[in-house]
Amino acid sequence: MARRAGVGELSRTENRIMAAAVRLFAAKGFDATTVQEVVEAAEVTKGALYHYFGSKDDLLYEIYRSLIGRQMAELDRIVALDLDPATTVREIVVSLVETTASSVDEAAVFMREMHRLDADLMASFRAERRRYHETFRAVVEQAQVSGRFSRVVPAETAVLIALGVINQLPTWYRPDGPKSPARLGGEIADFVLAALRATGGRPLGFTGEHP
Amino acid sequence: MARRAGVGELSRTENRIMAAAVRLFAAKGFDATTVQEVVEAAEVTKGALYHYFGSKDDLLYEIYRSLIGRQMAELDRIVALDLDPATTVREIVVSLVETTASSVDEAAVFMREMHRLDADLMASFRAERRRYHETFRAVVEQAQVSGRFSRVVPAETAVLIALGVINQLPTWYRPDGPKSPARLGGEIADFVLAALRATGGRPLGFTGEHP
DNA sequence: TGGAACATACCGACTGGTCGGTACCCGAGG
DNA sequence: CCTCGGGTACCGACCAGTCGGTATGTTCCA
Repeated sequence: MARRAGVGELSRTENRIMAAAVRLFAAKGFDATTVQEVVEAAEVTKGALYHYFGSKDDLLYEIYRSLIGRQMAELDRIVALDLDPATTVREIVVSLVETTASSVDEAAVFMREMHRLDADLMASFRAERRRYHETFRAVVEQAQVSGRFSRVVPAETAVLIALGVINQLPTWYRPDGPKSPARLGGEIADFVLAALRATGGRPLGFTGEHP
Repeated sequence: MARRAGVGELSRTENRIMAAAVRLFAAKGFDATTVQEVVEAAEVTKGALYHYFGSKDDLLYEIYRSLIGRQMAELDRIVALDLDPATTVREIVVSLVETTASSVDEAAVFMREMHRLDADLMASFRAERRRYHETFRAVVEQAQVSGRFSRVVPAETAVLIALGVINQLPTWYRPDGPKSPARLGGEIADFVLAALRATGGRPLGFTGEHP
């Protein structure tokens, strides 16, 4: 592990390795990708890879760190703007869709291989995700309390739904598809907000108590 | 591959193997699970496993087949009832959540390891999923055309959202959690239907065109 | 007695990681 | 100016271990 002290640039070689690794992991899965394939795709040698990364797993950690770091930064930025709830929700959704879309491979790898993290790392990543989740939920919940959002559904569920689609996005999103990420994010936000503003009454098709 | 001609019962041994495989694959991932571990967990020998299954991949295929088979059967059953759109959507969502919840391990494995399927199998599974997706979308779209559902969001997107949460479910659903599957399904259906019945106007927080 | 249902020993291919080297850069001393 | 020294960035042949799969029994029921 030769992590530079300064948080600045990664070396050219380091970047090539990461990029190749992400591409291959996304295409074939982590275990099915050999270190040899990574070094060949990156056009470096095994020695170079192990000079920069402590292990194959280390590559995964770095991928996760960079993705999660970007997402959390975006969330903090948006919340700091202190906009009204609806706009905040919209901003969060759109921003998350855009980050995810611009890093589909990273997101896909993350989604599929997260469970490989060892206990410590896993705990720290869970904490981050939890913070994201809670922050998001707080926005919805406060708006429900103040009466600006309906309570058709618990804030918890609304957040689970919003984040659910987005996590799933790497499985069907194609960069060359007809809809831009911003457009997609907009539509998802529309949907979520439409559900959240629905007035209190019985939802359509409601046929009884939830058992 | 010793698949019996009749579609009837699987032998006791076969079931033990499948059950053990699902459990281990869900817990540790497919590649990280060795055949040896599977046979030990199932309390059979390697010979027995390879007597019934052609390869390790075969285990995966069987897991997928059984899960997808059940889901498609449910969908067909519901559509055949020919209920009104809202009830149909509710039924689909609830049924899918229940199937998924009662087979969390299978669903988790499927979600994570689907990409391992070879081209042929992959194509056939994609076709099934597509059929599911299209059937669902048709229900929503027809209701939009007849004016019973709003058009805040394209039917396509609504379906993507509904199925997205459910596919994501294995990552956070815990059988011992506070909410029953039926309850969860109900809430998700409420949410989706709330969004779908929203009247046409500008959704809350809408600030301009989607770029 | 034939064959289905297992059991067991073993193979060969492959993989992550290592380790002894090398090439080059940079500051210091002469 | 040269050159020495040592540190960083890389190279690539090699190893020890592992894993999916198979070959060859053995058991037992019809």
